[in-house]
Formats: sequence, C-alpha cells, structure tokens
Amino acid sequence: MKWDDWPVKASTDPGSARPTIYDVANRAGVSKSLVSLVLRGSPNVSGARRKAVQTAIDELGYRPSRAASALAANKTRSIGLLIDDFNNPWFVEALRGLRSVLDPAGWNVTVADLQLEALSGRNPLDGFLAMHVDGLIIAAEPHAAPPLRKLDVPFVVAGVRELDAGTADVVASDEVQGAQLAVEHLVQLGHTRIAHLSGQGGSAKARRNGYLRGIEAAGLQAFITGESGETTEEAGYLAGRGLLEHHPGVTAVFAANDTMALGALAALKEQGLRTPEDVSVVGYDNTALAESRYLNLTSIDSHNASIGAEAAHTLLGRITEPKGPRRQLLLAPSLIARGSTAPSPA
Amino acid sequence: MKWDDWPVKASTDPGSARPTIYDVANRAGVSKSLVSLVLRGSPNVSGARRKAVQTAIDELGYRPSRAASALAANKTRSIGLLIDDFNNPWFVEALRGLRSVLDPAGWNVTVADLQLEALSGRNPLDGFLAMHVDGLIIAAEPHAAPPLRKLDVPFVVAGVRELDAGTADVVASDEVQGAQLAVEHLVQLGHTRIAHLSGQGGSAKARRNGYLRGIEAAGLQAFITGESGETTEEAGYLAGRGLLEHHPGVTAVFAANDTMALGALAALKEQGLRTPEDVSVVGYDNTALAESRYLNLTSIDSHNASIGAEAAHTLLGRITEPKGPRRQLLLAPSLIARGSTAPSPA
DNA sequence: CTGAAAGCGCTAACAG
DNA sequence: CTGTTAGCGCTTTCAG
Repeated sequence: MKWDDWPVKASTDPGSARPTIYDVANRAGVSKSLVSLVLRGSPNVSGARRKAVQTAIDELGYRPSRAASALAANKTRSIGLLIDDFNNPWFVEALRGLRSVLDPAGWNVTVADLQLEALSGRNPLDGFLAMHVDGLIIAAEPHAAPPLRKLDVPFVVAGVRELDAGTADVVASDEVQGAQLAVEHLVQLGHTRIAHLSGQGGSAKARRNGYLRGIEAAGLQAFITGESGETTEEAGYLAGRGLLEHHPGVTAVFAANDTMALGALAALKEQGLRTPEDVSVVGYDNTALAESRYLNLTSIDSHNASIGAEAAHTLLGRITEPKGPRRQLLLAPSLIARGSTAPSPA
Repeated sequence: MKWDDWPVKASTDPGSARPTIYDVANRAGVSKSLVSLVLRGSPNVSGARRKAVQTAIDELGYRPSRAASALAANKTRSIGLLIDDFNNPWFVEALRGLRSVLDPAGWNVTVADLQLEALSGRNPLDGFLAMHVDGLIIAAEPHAAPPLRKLDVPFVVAGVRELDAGTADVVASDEVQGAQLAVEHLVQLGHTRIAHLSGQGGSAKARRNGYLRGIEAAGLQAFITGESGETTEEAGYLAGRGLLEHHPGVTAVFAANDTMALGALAALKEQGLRTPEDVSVVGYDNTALAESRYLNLTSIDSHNASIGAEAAHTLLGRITEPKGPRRQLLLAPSLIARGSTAPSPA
C-alpha cells in the first residue's frame, strides 16, 4: 500500500473544521447513534447501513476524537508500557509482541521510560494516570519502578521480576533455565573450568543461580566474579581481568549479558588469549551485538516478543476480570550457538 | 525523592470516583473557574488562593483529565514524534533533547515508530491525528515517512533530510561537515590512501559528499565502494572485503556508520590485518558500539540531543506562529578520536 | 477575582 | 434499527 492511498485530509476547503460524528451521520443519512455503533463494530447493524457510514467516513476523512470518546465512555482504550530505558533493546521486541495482540484489538499503547522520566522529576506513572490508561504493563526493574501495591489500575509485570510476591500477574523469561542452558552447552563442548561473570540485580541473580545449578549438575567447580558490581561492559572487562589473574586455567566464560561478554572479550584480547580457540565465551540476551558477524557471540535468547504478547493477553484478561486469580507465566529461553564457543582446548 | 512521596491516590475509600475540578473547588472554597486558572498557571490569581487550591489538589490527589481538557480547549498540549525504528539509538538522544525543552513547558510527547506501525498496516500518523496532537516532529527518512505536504498540523523535520525542499522547518546535523572531519583526521595522521564505505540513502549520500570534499581538499584520490548497497554490518563486511581485494594498499577506511565499520573490522580481521596498526577505521554516529572498550572506535558525534532540543524550539515557534518564515538549522558535529585510528604505517 | 452558563465530540440509555 | 436525551470533566466567555 502506498502512502498516498491513506487519506490524511479529504475536505480541501481550508476553513473547514475537522468533521464530527454529526457530519458523518448527515452524509450517510443515518442517526448519530448508528455511526457510533459502526465505529465500535457493533454486530447489530445492517450491512447496507454499515457500508453507507463507512463511505461517509472515508469521504469526509473523519477520525473519531479520542478525547471525546474517552471522556464520554470513561475509558481510553489505551494501555501504558513502563520500561527502564529506551536504550535497552529488549523492550523493542517486547513492544512488538505487545502490539501484535493489542493493535488488532483496537488498543493504543504508549511508552514511558524511567530514565527519561526521571529527568523531569515527575512520577513516571503520572502521565499514564493523567491520560487515564485502562491498563499498565510494568517492564522495569522492581527497585527502579514505583510501588505497585496501591495502583488502582489493572497491570501486569513483564520481564525480569521477583516472583515471590504472588500478588501480581507476571510474565517473564525463565532466566535460571537460560543460564543452565549456557552451562550445559559449554559442558557438552568438554569444558570443565567454566567461570561466570555476574553482577547485581534480579536478572543477574537468576542467571547466577542457573549457572550454579548447571555447574552442580555437571559436578564441576563454580567460579563467580563481579557479583556485587554493575553489569556493564567496563564491569565485564574488570571482572574478566581479575578472573584471568586468579584463575588462569579457565577455558570458558559465561557472562551475565552480552555487554559484559564484550568486556570479557576485551580482557581476553588484552591477555593475548583467542576466542574461541583458547577461551569460549557465552553471553545472554542475544542482542544485535551478539548477532554481529564481527563478534558472533553465542548467547541466550529470551523470546521477548513472546513475553510481550503473553503480557498483553494477561493484561486484557485482567482488565475484563479484575478479580480473577493471579497468573505467573515463565517462558523457556533458547541457546543460540555461534562462533564464540568451541570445544575445550584442554 | 522517594517513590512513596508521590501521591498515587489519596482518597482511600474504594468506591470514591476520581476527584474532579468541582471537588477541588469545594474543598478549597473557591470557584471552579479559579481552579482552572490555577491549573494553567494564570498570573492573576492571589497567592493565598493559589495556595489553597494547590493544597486541595494535593490532599485530594487530583489529576486533571487530559481528555476533558483536550475536548474543551480543542488542544492536547501534546506533540508526536515519528521515528524510523526504536532500535536506532539516535532517537533516544533526540528524545532526551526534545523532552528537556518540552517537559518544563508542560507538553506531553508520544512516540511512534514506522517499523512497528507498518505491522499494523495503518497510516503511522493516524494515531497522532486521532489523538489530535498539536504538533509533529518527523525524525524519519523521507522515503519511509508519509507525505508531509498535505499535513495540516504544525511540524518540523529533524535529523537527516533532504534540505532542498525549503518548504518545511528542518533541524539536522551537518553530515557533510562530519564526514570531512573524519577525512581530515585521517589526513593529519598521514594517511593518503583513504577509502570510504558508503550505501544508499540520504545520510549516506551526505557523508559521501563530505568524504569527497575532504579528499579533494587534501589532493588525494577517492575510493568509494558499496554506494548502492545497504548500510548494515553485513554490507560493511562485504564492501570491506571487496575493497581489500581491489585496493590492497589502503591504510584507512571511513565507514558511513559505526555498524558498517564493525563489518569492515570483520573483513580486516579475516585478512589478518590489524586495527589500527595496519589499517585505521573511522565510523559515524558515535554509538555505544564505538564507545565500547573492545571496539574503541573513532567516530563522529552528531549531538543528537541538541538536534532534539532545537527541533522542539522550532516546533513551538511554528505552533505559535504558523505563518512565520521556515527555518533550516544545521548543527556542527564533532570527531571523537579513539583507538581505531593511528598514524599511517606507510 | 466569582458564579453561571454554554459547549467541546462522543457514548449510552431509552422509548419509539 | 432510529432519534432523543443526558451527561463525561473541563475551558471559556461574560456579567457581576
């Protein structure tokens, strides 16, 4: 479809105000109520009249006013998505999943980012509440997000989150399992000295636990470093350096995310160690970084689009059934094997 | 400030509806009109009454309904930002700049992404027009964006854009100059065989022109490849490979963006060439990739936050003065020297 | 500064 | 299916 096929404005008279539902009704020769019914896809409208209305709408270039309908119906048909940071690529995928179910159902989704919201000094949910969203998807780290208990809007938590609460709907990836996959992959390649680069935060913790489970299951010894630090590239670099110093025999490194893995690569390169010939590296998140031909990093994919889609379904259910039982969904991740892992040299 | 300091809902009675302007007026003992005035920061309100109203607002946890005010005032105090792709990091910066001027002025900004919008098959501007935005910032490639001529909403074009039109407000980075900076940097390092990895699209074209100017100014010979291809990592890799095959003497490569530079790095590595010892590489956009310690790529920064801020100012001006003269602003970029460039080995 | 009154464009309920 | 009738919560006159 070409852009020009879409009406931006039909009436060419410059002074003409935006057409209202009255104009449509007049032109179609029906009542205003009928137009409203057609707009909301009511089933009890005859095909002929529905078509007449639709024609009038097209000819006039009519667009219903969201403001008016929100005010009258006391609902906005819009949901808010709260994320940590627009720079975090997982949200794009999640948003795609979200919209794949919300768009067809006629919902509007708007996004707010804690990072940016913080600059304005407002409560990040303020905008959402002022615009009267019908539901909320919280896809931000628990410590950073506003408290959810007193929220009187239906919401679901998506992505990483402490699950113990049991008080909210949650859709997330099973990161413990993801980390286990990483370890199992390395074990299968014959590695026995597998270190883990960790950091603070809920995600890092889950991945650390998965690492420990995998290591235990294989009867190996755990090496964890960076546990209390950040999960940045720099942290990965420093942790990697420390690791090589104290445990020079390591043949595989599993980093808490792709960014840290990048840091680890820098540390390895600095020590003259090759990847994957001398040391295998596994990341997490399957970001564009990992996919890149230059880095070609083995990583874990969380299927974020599915998380988004499931979160949307859950939210819709919660909106129609505010009192139903809470739902907690954990999705299984996958390992994407690439060129940064190879059989153990030992 | 702690999250808990922000009122999410003050009245604890569960049945209580959201407070309206009437409730505020009653509690403050003033007229509804006065409340409306205070809300919009009118100057002719006595300090005492203003305070009384503010107190009532706080105590009630009152939030004005955007829908109602939009309907009554026929303006939404919101502006729409249209971008190409949420994955393109430049928009985050631009959004930050935008909001730094729009937030304090009480404007709301909502973002739509062509990539995602395309999935739903709707006109990407539909949402904006339906919600009746007061202004639009178009930060998308011209070929991908909807036609702007018949748009009857004030708008400004931000970022890369053909400037010849002269018909719209434009705020963008001077990419010709940016590319020249890159070449000058390499020339200063003694390089004489400087190749350029290009691609299709407006940005790539501007950068290519800048490259040519720089090369001419230095009296060198131009090597351009990939001119009609994409600007992806893969394209960079392929172009890099071709380059090394046909012009093995090259000592410096200037890529049209950081992603292509990454591809070029892969090609160099494959040929056993070291960066920067054998071949220097310069990217463009100064993305997180370039900044990373592992890649440590010399790149050009476009100051995207400034572009966003200027675009906001321009739009605000256009909204208050729809007929004023069009403004075209070109911001100067900077070169960020890092470890991927070094003196020429020759 | 106040109070009253009209109306923004739409939904929803009701009697025809 | 139609037409009428009320508002939704707020802004905006306008005369006090």
